[in-house]
Amino acid sequence: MIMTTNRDVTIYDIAKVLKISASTVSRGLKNHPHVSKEMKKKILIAARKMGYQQNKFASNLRQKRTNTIGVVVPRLDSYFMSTVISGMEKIFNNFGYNLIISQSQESIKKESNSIATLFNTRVDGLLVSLSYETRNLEHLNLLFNKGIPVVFFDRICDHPKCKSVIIDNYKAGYEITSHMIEQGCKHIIHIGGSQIRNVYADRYRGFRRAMVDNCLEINDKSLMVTNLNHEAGIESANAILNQKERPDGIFVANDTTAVSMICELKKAGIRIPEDICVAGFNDDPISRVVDPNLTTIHYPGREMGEVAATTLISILKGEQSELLNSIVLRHSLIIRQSSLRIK
Amino acid sequence: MIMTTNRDVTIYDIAKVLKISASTVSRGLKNHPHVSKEMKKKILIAARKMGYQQNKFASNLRQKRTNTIGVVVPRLDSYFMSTVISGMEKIFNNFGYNLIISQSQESIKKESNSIATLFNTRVDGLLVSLSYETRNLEHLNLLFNKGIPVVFFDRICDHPKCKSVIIDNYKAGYEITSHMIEQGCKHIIHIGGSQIRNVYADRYRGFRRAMVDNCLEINDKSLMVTNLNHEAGIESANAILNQKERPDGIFVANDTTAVSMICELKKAGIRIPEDICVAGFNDDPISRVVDPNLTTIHYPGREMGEVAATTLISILKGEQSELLNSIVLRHSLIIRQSSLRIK
DNA sequence: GTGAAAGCGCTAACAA
DNA sequence: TTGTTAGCGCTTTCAC
Repeated sequence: MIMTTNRDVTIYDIAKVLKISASTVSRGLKNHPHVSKEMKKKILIAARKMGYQQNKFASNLRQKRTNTIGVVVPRLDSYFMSTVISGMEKIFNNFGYNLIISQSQESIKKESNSIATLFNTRVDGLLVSLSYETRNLEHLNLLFNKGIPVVFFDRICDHPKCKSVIIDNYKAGYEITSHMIEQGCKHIIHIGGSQIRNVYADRYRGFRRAMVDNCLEINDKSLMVTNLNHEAGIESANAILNQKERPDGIFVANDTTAVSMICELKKAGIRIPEDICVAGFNDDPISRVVDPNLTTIHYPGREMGEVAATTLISILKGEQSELLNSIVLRHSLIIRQSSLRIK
Repeated sequence: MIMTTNRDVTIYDIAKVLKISASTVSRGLKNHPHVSKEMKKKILIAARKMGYQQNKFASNLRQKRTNTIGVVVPRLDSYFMSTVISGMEKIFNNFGYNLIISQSQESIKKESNSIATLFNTRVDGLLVSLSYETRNLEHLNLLFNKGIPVVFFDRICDHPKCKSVIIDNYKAGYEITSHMIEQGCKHIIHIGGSQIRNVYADRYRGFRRAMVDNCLEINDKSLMVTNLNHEAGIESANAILNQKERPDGIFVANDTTAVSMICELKKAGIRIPEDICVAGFNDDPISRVVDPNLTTIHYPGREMGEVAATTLISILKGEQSELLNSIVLRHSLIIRQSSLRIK
């Protein structure tokens, strides 16, 4: 085994060996058209033999770009987000970009920090899904001012300089609520997330609209805002169990919470869907496993990641229209046992 | 709003404004002891006011380090891996490191590519969980030769230069199999993953040993090697249904596959655990939702990520003992309905 | 305590 | 087609 703990091989070393200039080596290595074929071959061979590795800092310093993309997400540890990231990684990797990932943990403070750090790292572009707490985009100004492109996905915020990749949460909320109404539900409530965020506000709006369109009552108890985790499902279930007038339908804004809610309700002897219909959102694998299987909205995580990545790349290449504002992916209503009363 | 679309502010700009030298600015910014307090304050204020952002490339180029860590994992889109990454990100973020993540998609070729790319990016260290196909560590030689530390987690490979973070898969496999035997299973089979990988080979070894210790028969049909995804569960279930002599216990090397297998077996009228006991591995959330709840091994993903990250950081700081070889985290057997015959 | 100057490795404008 | 040269922004040694 060769120990090369010493100094890195540079283009100057190669140039010296080949008795040519460093610039020719640089050009040869990048397959520049102004270098003769034989010379290129010589350079490539020498580089390989000498164990040359390009120094990206020097290169980045010169070129003022990094081939690095920053990603800021609320949390990494959900099924949805991991499929999104997986999709992004695949695309960026194909295009020679590196991905730097950070989590806001649903906090605006951490989100600001992450974005500032990524900015300092001189990322070429940014993909962002906003935290629960984020109310405005001031913390993105440093990117906007520098003209660094930002693409939002899923949890977005309208901004003239940004493009977004989303699904139609309003429509999805409308569809799933309508479905529950068709199944005979008259008193449906919605377990939602932070109403600052488009995804949760839109799902709720869709729910409300469906209720109103069907002349069903909604009041201040129709919406429970939670943080949509496992515990929230248990707590909401217990809150509902303690109500005098229990709902006959519950539309939950994600599957995790819907599932833990179903488990808790079942423990208390509630029959799903006979006593209460339940629907979730996301089509996590868990929705196909819970008994009864959970009615939900299929939510294309991997595609969303791929589309967001592709969009950012085309912006970086200058191929993207200024007019494009948002890309809406198709969702679908997945009807399963948890809401099916009419067989 | 100030438009600073132009040139970045450098320490020279600050120096000019303050009528001092760039070196003093550099020192002041880093809180170097040889700079007077008043001067430091002046520099800091000017830097903030002028919107100075350190150029990391220039800095890295000078210092020959990046504050960046590379992570290579087989896939990102599993619950386990996303919790691992989440744990790592948290630790590295606290210590001012960036994370660059890439997926090998279980392929040795992609793994080699990813590692080479990360090497070129001059990562300070690497965290790796090996692909299904990886048989040796030749593709890591370029890192070893340069003295760049590598820490393996979960899917490891023994190497004198590397440290590992794992659980005792052998023991876990032994425990879960023993439990099933206690519950009266006599004819248990194991659905495993690539036997090249420690995690799967060790779980199988544990299984075999438990069988042998209890004088139960094992043969070439006792192990089915699959890729442990959702489909594999369905296929294995059908394979088992077609057997003349069906097992009375199935130990599956992960929860995803165990769960899809349970669903498929149930469809065919098999009662779990009365006809067949099933156990999984990982303690994914899904294991608590499937009916019957899945017996499994709790597998500390987040902690594994945190410990691996902490280990790498201490190596980078030179605080880590050469003698440390591997860190074994505690697992636990979670007994649930899917294997419980004796109530 | 502060400044001058060199150089990290690479690229690109310009010259030849 | 190849070479020369300047400089990206920062750190650090040495001198004062």
